[in-house]
Amino acid sequence: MPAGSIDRRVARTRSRLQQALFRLTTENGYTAITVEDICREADVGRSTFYTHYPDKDCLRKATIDEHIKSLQAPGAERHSQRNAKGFSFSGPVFEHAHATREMHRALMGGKKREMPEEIRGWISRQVRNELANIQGDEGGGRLEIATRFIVGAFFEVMHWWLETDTKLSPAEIDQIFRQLAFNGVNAVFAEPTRIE
Amino acid sequence: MPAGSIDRRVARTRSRLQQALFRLTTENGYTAITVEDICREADVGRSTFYTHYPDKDCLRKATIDEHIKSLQAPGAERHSQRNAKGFSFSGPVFEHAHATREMHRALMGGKKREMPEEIRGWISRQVRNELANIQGDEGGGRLEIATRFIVGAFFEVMHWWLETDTKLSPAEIDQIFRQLAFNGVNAVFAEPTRIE
DNA sequence: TATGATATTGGACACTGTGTCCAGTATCAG
DNA sequence: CTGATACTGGACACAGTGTCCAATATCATA
Repeated sequence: MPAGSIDRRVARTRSRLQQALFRLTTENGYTAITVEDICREADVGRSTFYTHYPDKDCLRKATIDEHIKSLQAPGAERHSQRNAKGFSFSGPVFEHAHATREMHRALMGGKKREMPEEIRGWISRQVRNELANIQGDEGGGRLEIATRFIVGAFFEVMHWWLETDTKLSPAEIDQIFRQLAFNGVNAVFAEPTRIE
Repeated sequence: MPAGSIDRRVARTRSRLQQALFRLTTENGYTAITVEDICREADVGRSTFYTHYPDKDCLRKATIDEHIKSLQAPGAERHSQRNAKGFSFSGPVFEHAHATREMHRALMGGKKREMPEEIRGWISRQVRNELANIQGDEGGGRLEIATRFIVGAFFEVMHWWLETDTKLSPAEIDQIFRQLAFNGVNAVFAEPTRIE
């Protein structure tokens, strides 16, 4: 057996488990799911589960990591949008979330926000890079604070957009988000009040 | 027995359970705690727990509700700050969080954000009201989106501020937050790029 | 202080889910 | 075909939940 390749049976089992996880997460949210549920849905023996993943969280982490990696493969076109006004990350992510709406609705968690740390970290890195680009890196905690600010706002807006049956297109919600992020609520609403 | 009053024993038991919950949450985070842990820490029989609360979540909800209510009692001074620039909610909340830092660190959840829905809802109402005030209520989903945007940003900045051993005072972090919220990252960093 | 009402207690119970282990069986690659 | 590897179901010990009950401690008040 070639060292790098994977036994068909292994690939089949893991794929089944990961897809079962997605289906179930969509229905009841992540925390409510049990390992037994996943195995039943995947039609895989429970003892088999534990030969692949030590627990439920590891299955989720592995699943998400693979998913993110598959997104990064055609990495070129993300840079090509760099000089669009504002962030380059938000548009593609809104688009991607829209395309696989059910899966992301599941990822965000229904009422309860269960956004896994892998995704939050990935987005955070994007934001930090882009913010560092548009400023002169003045040191201080400003960059970190702004990053947190934007990431928190982004996930919350995304969550609302996925939960609500809104007519807003990915491009529209992205435009609103970027306007809020760059120009603040004063630019969106009336009577600007400068804060210094 | 007068209908409205509460038996000393009941008050004592509930108080013990609530304080035990806070102590334990500070240590390991909310989800890791078991009902048994709480009872051991509170020195209360486990069966007694269930005569007061149906489960762990209800204890948390009740505890938080009472805490919020006690904050709203001297409600006047919150309105008095209304005409400060920007939000009136953020400053007091930063101050309060700073005063009872440990407790809020616990509430936010260590790495894992476990912010209970009661608090999020309470803050959301504040933000929605204040945003509705500074704009002409132009209908559309704009108000809701902006509310989500601000609430998400606020919790994330608060989380960072509580987790990190930063020297920033409540007033300082509040000032930065409000500037980001009202004027956007462009106002904080260099080379403003208008987004329309 | 005596007393009836009510709260608390520990222990037992059934239940669900976890994670480990193993021997038997099915499937793989060469 | 065959040796290697993966899958399987079932058993196990364990931890935590939520319910119930009879015995005991504490309460409010007459």
